Amino acid sequence: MSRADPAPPRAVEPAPAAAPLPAAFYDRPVLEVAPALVGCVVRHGDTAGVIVETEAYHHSEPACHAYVGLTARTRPLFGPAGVAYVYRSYGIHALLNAVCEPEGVGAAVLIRALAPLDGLEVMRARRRVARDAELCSGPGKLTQALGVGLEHNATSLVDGPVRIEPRPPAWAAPALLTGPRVGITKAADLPWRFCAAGSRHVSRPWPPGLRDAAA
DNA sequence: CATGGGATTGACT
DNA sequence: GTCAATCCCATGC
Repeated sequence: MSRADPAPPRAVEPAPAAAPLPAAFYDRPVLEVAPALVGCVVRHGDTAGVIVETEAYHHSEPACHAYVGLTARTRPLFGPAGVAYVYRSYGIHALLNAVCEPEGVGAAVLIRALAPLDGLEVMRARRRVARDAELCSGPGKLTQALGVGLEHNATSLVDGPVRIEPRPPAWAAPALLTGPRVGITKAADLPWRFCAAGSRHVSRPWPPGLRDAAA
């Protein structure tokens, strides 16, 4: 083509994928990693979203799958940090976790909700919901929207197909709310859930009294 | 080998 | 507010 030709139209602007978080980010206490992941970006293919809700799990408490010890199922949880732990919930949904802490410690952060960032049209095609706020507002919803499945279990979040990137500038210091984890019966009192204050994309609203910190 | 529960969601009353 | 769908796997006989 000649120089006078207009640039060919691009179907999709290339995703400005940042360098992913290093494994060392995850290799520390899970209660530090869980709030630190809020505002970071989960990316898979053309789709990406900003994490607005997380929960911490640790093998010392019975709500964690690793509580039962090292089994074929829980092996990734006890492995090195920076790896995905994806499992099926209620026979239907795939839930995405980021394995934390040194090898031998069974700990992970459950990614519970995202604010959609890139690939909105792909997400809408996968989710078929009325409003964009429902695309990723739950742990099973976001994996469906991003195309994350059980095949991603035990893959690297640093150089695998599903990656997590540092907080973009707009999310440099998100206001956080803390509360009890959702949907569990054991160790339900631990306040190990972390949300971006005021986000419309969280999986469940906060009880009255915690809303005043909303940004 | 049979059983039961689960870090959920969507449809329905 | 209630409830079914659906499957992996830990546990127990």
